Amino acid sequence: MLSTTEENYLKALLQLTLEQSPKTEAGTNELAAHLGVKPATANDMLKKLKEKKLINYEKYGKSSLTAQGRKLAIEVVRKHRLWETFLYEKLGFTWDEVHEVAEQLEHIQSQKLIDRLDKLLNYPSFDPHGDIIPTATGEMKMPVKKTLNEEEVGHNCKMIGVKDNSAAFLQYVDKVGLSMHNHIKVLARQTYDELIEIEVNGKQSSVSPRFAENIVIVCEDCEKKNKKTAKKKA
Amino acid sequence: MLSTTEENYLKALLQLTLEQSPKTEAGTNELAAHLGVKPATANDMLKKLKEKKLINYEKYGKSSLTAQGRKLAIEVVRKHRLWETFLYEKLGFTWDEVHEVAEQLEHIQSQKLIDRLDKLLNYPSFDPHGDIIPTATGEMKMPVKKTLNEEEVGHNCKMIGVKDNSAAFLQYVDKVGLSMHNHIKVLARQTYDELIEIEVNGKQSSVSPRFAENIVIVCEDCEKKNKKTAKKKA
DNA sequence: TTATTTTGTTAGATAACTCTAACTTTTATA
DNA sequence: TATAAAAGTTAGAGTTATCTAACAAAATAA
Ligand SMILES: [Mn+2]
Ligand SMILES: [Mn+2]
Ligand SMILES: [Mn+2]
Ligand SMILES: [Mn+2]
Repeated sequence: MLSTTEENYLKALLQLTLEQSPKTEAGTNELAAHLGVKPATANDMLKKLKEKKLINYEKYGKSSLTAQGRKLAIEVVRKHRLWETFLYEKLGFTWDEVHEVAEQLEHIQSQKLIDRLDKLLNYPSFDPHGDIIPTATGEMKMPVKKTLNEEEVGHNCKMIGVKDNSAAFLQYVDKVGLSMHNHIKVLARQTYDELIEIEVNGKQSSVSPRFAENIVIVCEDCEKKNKKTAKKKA
Repeated sequence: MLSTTEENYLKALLQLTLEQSPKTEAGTNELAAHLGVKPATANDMLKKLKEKKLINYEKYGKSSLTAQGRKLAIEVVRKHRLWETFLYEKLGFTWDEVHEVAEQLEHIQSQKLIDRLDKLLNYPSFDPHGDIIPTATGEMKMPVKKTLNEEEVGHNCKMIGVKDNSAAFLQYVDKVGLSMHNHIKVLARQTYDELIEIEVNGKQSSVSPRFAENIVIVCEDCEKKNKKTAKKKA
């Protein structure tokens, strides 16, 4: 049985090594910063997790999850996102409130609790932030996403997530008038100040690149093209 | 903010000093046994909790909760019992499965979570074991106790103690198949010989008035009525 | 009331997790 | 390439919660 602390280290390592494409490992300082501890502390834990065969770690090297460590990390992520969904769907929490409480709930030890929660929520695929909820069997296939900042001018896309999960950012998203699954059209990109003009629910607004790169979208025009290509192949 | 361990000590002290009528304090060994730790360990914690003004403790004396300690202990009990109710009502756990998981969930720190859980469950008064759930304002009015002999026919009650502490009587209670916290339904009272027919754990039996007046119970039906009356008043 | 048992306390040790400060290795820069 | 900066490690210490073993006080029994 892993301690809450050990679980948090595994989860952190998964999150730091998952999406960032080529990198499948993370440094000691990077990990320490992500967890809000000092490098010395993280270093001790890395040695301990290597001992338990949950991570690959060599002195002065980067660290990565072993198959077993990855499995455990994904379970924690699954629990976190199921709890977030529960708080949002069943208890009326707002999407900026769920993360903090889920950080505690994700460490409750009870397989039955998670199975039943999954059932109660009707086996959801996405959490309130649009992030994929790993399945009971540990599958966690990543959809092809990009950020609003990367979207082509003229294209239509759908917001499916956020990269920044901080309450401050989420509240700002609300203020801008964006919500999960909103359809967004990229109208223009100003050469002068890089501001991106978008249209959402018939209303126009401008957002900064900083903001846009934290909005995860799926391009609907690209999806259509992909579908057509797939059809031609078949 | 209290640690999980500190919360557990306060809860233990509340439970040991609540129902046992005249006694409002508990000894170090008693507390240690209840928590499954050694007396030396409990002793350290008692000194720490006294320092925090959460308990009354003097060297070689018994310990009791201060007003502040009691308030915190009741909050933990409230959370425990709301979680038990949630697991039972919403996730289909059986009543013997809920306690273990609630022991973990009771330490989650989020006022909003508890408020919303209470609402989701429609402000329940009792947990799956028939125990009273303290209100949001910390009220936990102890149920009015009476003896099994005084219980009305048709009512459901719970055994919470005995008046006769003799070995003979206690062994007889065992033989009849009654234990502390058993739920008892009073089926009938024979006019011919005054024997009281009861149902416990699905089994029927008859007990004498002499026996019944030594079994302390709380009437669960009366408790429910009281709650409803209180709600109407408010 | 003395002796025995029960109850409670203290000292000293351990394990998990954290820190600061000093040191080493690796990487980047001039 | 030599040096500076960044990244990583180690030693030593503090906190919390736990234990064992020895001791002290209080309660009970003889
Ligand atoms: Mn989250
Ligand atoms: Mn999320
Ligand atoms: Mn319980
Ligand atoms: Mn209960």
